[in-house]
Amino acid sequence: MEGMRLAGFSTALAGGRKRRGEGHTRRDEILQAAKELFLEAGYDATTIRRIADRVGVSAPALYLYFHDKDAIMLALCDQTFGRLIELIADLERAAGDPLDKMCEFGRAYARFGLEHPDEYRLVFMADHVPEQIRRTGHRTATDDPDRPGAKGAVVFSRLVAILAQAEASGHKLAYPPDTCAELCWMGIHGVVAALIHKPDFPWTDREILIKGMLDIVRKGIVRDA
Amino acid sequence: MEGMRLAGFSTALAGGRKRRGEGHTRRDEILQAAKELFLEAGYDATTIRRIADRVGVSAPALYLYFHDKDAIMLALCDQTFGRLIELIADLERAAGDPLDKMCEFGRAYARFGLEHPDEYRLVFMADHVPEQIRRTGHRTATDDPDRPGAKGAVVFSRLVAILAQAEASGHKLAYPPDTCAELCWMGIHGVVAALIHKPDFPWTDREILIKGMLDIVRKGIVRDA
DNA sequence: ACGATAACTTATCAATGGTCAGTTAACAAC
DNA sequence: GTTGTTAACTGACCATTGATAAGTTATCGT
Repeated sequence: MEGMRLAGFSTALAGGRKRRGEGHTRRDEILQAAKELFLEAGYDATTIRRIADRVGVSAPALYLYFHDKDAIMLALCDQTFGRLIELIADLERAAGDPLDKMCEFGRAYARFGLEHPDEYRLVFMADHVPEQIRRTGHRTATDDPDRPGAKGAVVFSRLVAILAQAEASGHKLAYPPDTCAELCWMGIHGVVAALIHKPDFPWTDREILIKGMLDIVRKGIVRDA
Repeated sequence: MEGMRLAGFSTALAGGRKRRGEGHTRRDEILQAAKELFLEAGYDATTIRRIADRVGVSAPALYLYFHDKDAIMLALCDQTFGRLIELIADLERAAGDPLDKMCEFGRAYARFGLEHPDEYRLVFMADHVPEQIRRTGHRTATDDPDRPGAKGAVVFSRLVAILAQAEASGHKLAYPPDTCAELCWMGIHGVVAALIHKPDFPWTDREILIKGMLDIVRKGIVRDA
C-alpha cells in the first residue's frame, strides 16, 4: 500500500525498508544513531525508542539486530576501544625501553579515556555492568578478543606483555609482572576515573597528574638496589 | 511509652500510622529497610516499592521523608561513610610520622571501601551520580560536612591535611601537598575501584595490591635527594 | 504467479520513579 | 465531649522504560 512511498517521499531517514540481505547496514545505522545520542546525551538519555526514532524505524526493530540494550552499548564500546587497541599496538611495536613503553602506554590510555569519557565510564566504571562484562575476567577474555565487551581486556593484556618484556630485558621488578601491570593500570585508572567522575573538582592539571602517577609507578615497581 | 497503644503493639515495623511528631522514626525505618535491600540485592533491585513494602507502608509515603530515590541512597551512604570518618579521625589524632599516617589512612580507606562495596560504588563510581554529589567539589563540601553527599569529600580533605602535615614536618615532597593527596587518593581508589568493579578477575591478593600501591605512592611522592 | 522468509510494525506488557487529590487519625482548644 | 487543624498516609494514576508477541509487507528464488 505505502509501497509507492507517497510520491517519492522516503519513509525513513535512511531510506525505508532494507532489501533482503542488507540488514547489516541497518545494524550499522543503529550503532551510528546510538553513538550520536550517547555522546550527545549520555547513557540514560539514550533509550531504545530514541535510537529507533533517529534511525527512522520502530523500536522493536532494534531487537532484530541486538539482543538487548546492553548489546548495543557493548558494540559501541568495542568500536571505540578498538581504536585504542590499534593505538597501543603501534606503540608496542616500537623499539625502546619497556618501562618507557609502559609510560607511553599509560599516557595514551589516559588521554584516550579522557577523550571518550562516556565509553570509558560504561566499560570501566559503570554501575550497571552488562552481564557479559561483569563475568568476563580479563585473562579469559583474550581467548576471543572479538567477543563483545572483551576489548577492555585486550588493552590490559597488552600492558601485562609490556611488563613481562621489562622483566625479560633485565629490569628488576619489585613484584611479578602481572602485579606490576595491575598496579600500573589501577594507578592510571584511578586518575582517569577520578577526573571523569568529578569533572568539576579543582584537580591539579590533568597532564601533571598523569605524568605524576606514571613517574610514581615507574619508580615504585623497580626494585631498589 | 509512646509505643504502648491499643493492644501494646510496637509502632515499629508494619506497626501502623505514626503518631504526630514521630515521623522521623518512620524515616529511620525507611533507611533501615533500604539498607537491607541495598545490601541484599544492590542498587537496581532496591526500588521505591520494595522499600515501601518492607517498611509496611505505601510507596508515596517515602516521598514524605525523602525528595526522591537518590536522597534515600545518599542518606544511606552518609551513614556508612560517617563511620569511615570516625575511623580516620581516630587515626589522625594518633602520633607518628605523617607519611605513616598516610599509609594507615590508605589501608583503612581501602578496607572500608572493600567492606562496603555497594556504598562505595554509589559514592565514588556511580554511573548515575546524584546531582548533589556531582556538583559538590571536595573542597567546597567541607563548608558543610553534614550536607547530604558531602561525606566522601570530608574523607578526602583529611588526606590533604595529612599530606600538609607531612610537608610541615620536614618531608620534601615531589609535588604540592594537594597534588600528593590527589595522587595518593587516585592510586588507592584505583585499587578499590578495580577490585569492586571486576570482582571475578584473578587479581593479585588484595592486601598485596593495597600495600603495593601505598609503597609506590610513598616512594613516589617524596623528592629524591 | 507463488511461496518462503527477511524486514518491519502495531499493540501490548510489566516495572519503574514520581505526582495528585484526597482520607484518616492524632492532638489542642473550647 | 465537639470541633478544627494538620501530620501521616493511601489509592489511583501518569509518563517512561526495556522488552515481547503476533501479525504484516516487501523482496527474492523458483
